[in-house]
Amino acid sequence: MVEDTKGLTVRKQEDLSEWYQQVILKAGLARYTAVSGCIAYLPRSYAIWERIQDVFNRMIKATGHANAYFPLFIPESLFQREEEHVEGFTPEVAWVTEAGSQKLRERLAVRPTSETIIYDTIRPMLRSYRDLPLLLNQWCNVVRWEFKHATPFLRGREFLWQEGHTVHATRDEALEEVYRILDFYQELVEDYLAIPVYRGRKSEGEKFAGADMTTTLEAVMPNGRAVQMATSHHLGEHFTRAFDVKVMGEDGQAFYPQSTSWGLSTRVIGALILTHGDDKGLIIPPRIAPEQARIIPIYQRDTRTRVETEAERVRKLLEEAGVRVTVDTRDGYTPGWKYSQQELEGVPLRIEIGMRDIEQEQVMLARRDTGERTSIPMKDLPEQIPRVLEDIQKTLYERARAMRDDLVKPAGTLEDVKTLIAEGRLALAGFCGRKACEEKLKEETGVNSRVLLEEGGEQACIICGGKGVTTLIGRSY
RNA sequence: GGGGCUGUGGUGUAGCCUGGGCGAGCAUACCAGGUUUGGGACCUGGUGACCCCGGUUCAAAUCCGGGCAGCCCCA
Repeated sequence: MVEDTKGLTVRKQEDLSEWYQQVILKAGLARYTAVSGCIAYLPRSYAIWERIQDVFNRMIKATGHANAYFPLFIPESLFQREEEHVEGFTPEVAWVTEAGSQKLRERLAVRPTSETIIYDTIRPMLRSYRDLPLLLNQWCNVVRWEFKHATPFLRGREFLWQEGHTVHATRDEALEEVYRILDFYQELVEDYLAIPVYRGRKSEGEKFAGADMTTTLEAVMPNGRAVQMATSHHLGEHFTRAFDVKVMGEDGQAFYPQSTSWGLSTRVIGALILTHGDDKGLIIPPRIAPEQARIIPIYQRDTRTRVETEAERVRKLLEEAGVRVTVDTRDGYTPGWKYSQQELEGVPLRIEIGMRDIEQEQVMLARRDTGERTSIPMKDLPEQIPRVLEDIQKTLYERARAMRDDLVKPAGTLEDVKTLIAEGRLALAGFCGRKACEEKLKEETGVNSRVLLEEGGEQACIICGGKGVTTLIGRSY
């Protein structure tokens, strides 16, 4: 263990940001580095990211998408091709201006997102409608330099993500893609990460720079701040026009195809920590947990071999049942120590095996979500453990849902919104999504709209009184 | 964009206000040995730190300036 594993010294409810920092360091998720705003993703968080990659890759590959990789650097001339895009991203772009002792002829942007380099590169690949759709995804890092306060995972200068880029013959197909991916994201976030989200679209002021429309999933953290979990954009013809990606149609007429882009980043790991953790540390939902169960052998000197053999037997048994399980074989740590560490690290299930259990052909089971400990017969393990894991998954989601519902309340007027914000909550209120109203909202309340709900009913805008829909409004990360 | 707080071994801290006894204390971690193991055991020995640069001074962890880094609050 690199980091001191002693327990947390604050309660989650008392000081969330101190708690968050301690969990990240003590559970070995990440470390601060010599570069301000850039963290090191250590194995205990990177393994979660790899699980996310597995799940998402399976979804997109099943629907015809393929992974690829484009350069980290983007020549300035390309980067500036799409007007809204440049305007939106320029303030936070890091530039490479020299190589060795030579000044570069043209500055290179370190990608904040890859639309520009991708469209420029794929142009020759798309000649005819027969080349469509093009369905690409890449897993990479991106850099966005401008921010005031870095928060590990949630906000930093460099982060990991996937960015999907697709090109379609028609607007309907592109929109279908936008929502197909949004569905995948929702499944990943709600069913795997056990974090409930609000689904809908971004206002004009908050949408992606260069998009016709941005769809989003927004989660709510215990301190009343929203986190954007994933976005899926309809880019219309913005980029195909800007990069002159033109294809021949069935009718012999050349046209600019429609495109989409969509992304989900390592910030979801931050949301996972904040949503599920408790005073003992992290709790990782079983479906996304790299390690779902940890066996802790309890022995005296003379029974060590016996107990360890049994622990290994149980491990294999569970592995065959599809459980991601490990054994804590370290000697010189007492069982109590190992329990605490397992709890800090958020492994959802602990299995204790000692002589007492072996004699009775059972094991002790401890749930990380409820703290509940029960003994179950050895022979029932392959069937019981997966069931308990699913139950933990469900409990975590329900708990998160209850927390969110407690933090988000309906508001009928601008005054109601102000009151809720002052209480550290978020509001659901009618909003039209226009830029002028967003500015007024920001001015009056200090916060922005997060998402215009897809299934929110029509509701008059609390600013202009015009046509609007139910919208999540509040602070965000 | 504005304001505040903080920086001491791997980690958490004492010391700083009021400069000298600080040759930097404590706890924990780490290493070696012994002992122990059903909720963070114990004994012995050992390794290990004043964020960086400059200034004031006979003397700086301590005071001043700048930088870097982290945290908090407000817009």
